[in-house]
Amino acid sequence: MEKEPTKRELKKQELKEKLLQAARNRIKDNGLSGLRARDITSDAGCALGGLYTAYEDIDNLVLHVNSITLNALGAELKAIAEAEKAPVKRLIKLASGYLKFACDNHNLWAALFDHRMPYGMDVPEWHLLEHAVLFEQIAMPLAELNPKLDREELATLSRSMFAAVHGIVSISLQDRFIAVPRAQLDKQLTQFVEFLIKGFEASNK
Amino acid sequence: MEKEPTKRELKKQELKEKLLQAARNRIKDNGLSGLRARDITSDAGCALGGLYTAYEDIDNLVLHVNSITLNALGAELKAIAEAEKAPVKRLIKLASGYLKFACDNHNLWAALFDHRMPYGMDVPEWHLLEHAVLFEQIAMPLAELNPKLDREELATLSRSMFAAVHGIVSISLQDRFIAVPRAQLDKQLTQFVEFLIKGFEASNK
DNA sequence: ACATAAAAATGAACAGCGTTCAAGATATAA
DNA sequence: TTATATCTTGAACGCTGTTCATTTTTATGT
Repeated sequence: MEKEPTKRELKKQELKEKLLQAARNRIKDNGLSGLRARDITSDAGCALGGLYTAYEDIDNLVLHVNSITLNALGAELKAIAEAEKAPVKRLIKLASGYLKFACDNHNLWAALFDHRMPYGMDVPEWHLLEHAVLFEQIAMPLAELNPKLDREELATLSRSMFAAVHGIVSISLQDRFIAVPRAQLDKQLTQFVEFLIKGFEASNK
Repeated sequence: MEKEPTKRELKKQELKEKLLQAARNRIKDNGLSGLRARDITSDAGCALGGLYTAYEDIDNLVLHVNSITLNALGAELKAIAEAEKAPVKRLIKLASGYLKFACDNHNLWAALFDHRMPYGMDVPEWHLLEHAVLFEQIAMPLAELNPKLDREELATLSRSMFAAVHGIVSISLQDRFIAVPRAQLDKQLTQFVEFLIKGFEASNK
């Protein structure tokens, strides 16, 4: 009554994993809008209905793909933060790193923000919380720049700072707007973050 | 051979307009994802196929709805700009105005950025150009704050500034992130723009 | 080992979607 | 009025995510 990994559970877990990777690869190659239940299941080597024994529905599967992407992004940002101790430089490198991740994993990254729950359904709590990785590397260098800030001010400021950087990256990578070369974009982004930090420092008195 | 407004052309124009308003109201009330061809045509009082004699397809119709929204937003921002001459205050009021527009017209505003062309199709040029209203009120006050900037620097900076403000507004209004009360959000946004301008001014030497 | 029960895999079928098109209705031109 | 061009119509098509009765596989009790 303790040993759980019966043959059934094992097969089920294998299927879940195969579906997850199939969906991830499809999104990576064709974007979220090119994702089809029949493609996923045929890639994973199971019947169409199999998807629904492993996951609630396609949206739930996409959430799990996005979960992987958020973890990868979080790890990358963490590595950047640990490699650069100076707070200003660290913030700039984090912004640059975010841009790089978005470019290198365009479809997966876009899926993070393009996906919408079906009408009336909320994003489940466990996935909401995973978005913390987007902010959490920003708070510490900001605290270093202004030790007076309390926890809440730090949180909202980190949020805004991420949102601003994300906005610039996001709009620059959309078809809706005229494209900007990657190198030039990195320069603009860096300059922008520098302005931001300068203004932030100037108001610490 | 000059007078064109024959009875046919008139009816066609009427139908286009009725479909446009029907689509706009559906998006306004139910969001872009709740838009259905059958709803639009029944609201407009024509047959299902009628949509495709008036517009290429649904995406094209959505583009025209977004066109209206962009014009309305552009007019609002222009009015704000003309009512406040001081450059710093003007930039702050523009950001606040953008947030207000997004809140007051949530679904219509969200459709501007949620809509995606079908795979392989590009956003048509005429609609791409309409997005200029998002930036054009920002350039002038920025030029006033730093007269040395050339036209191109001004353009990219305006773009970045809009993108940053949009990012903050956009992320704050998404279900994906924990919601923030409107008043608090306005305060954060204002503070953020102030930082930005301060940093921008500090680098003008 | 075998029989029985429980669970899961299967894919045909379903309801809903955007889009098309042959047939009928209507406006224009002669 | 008649002939021609054009628009309007809605049934039908192909594709979508999801369901579910059926079959196959796994677990349990004897």
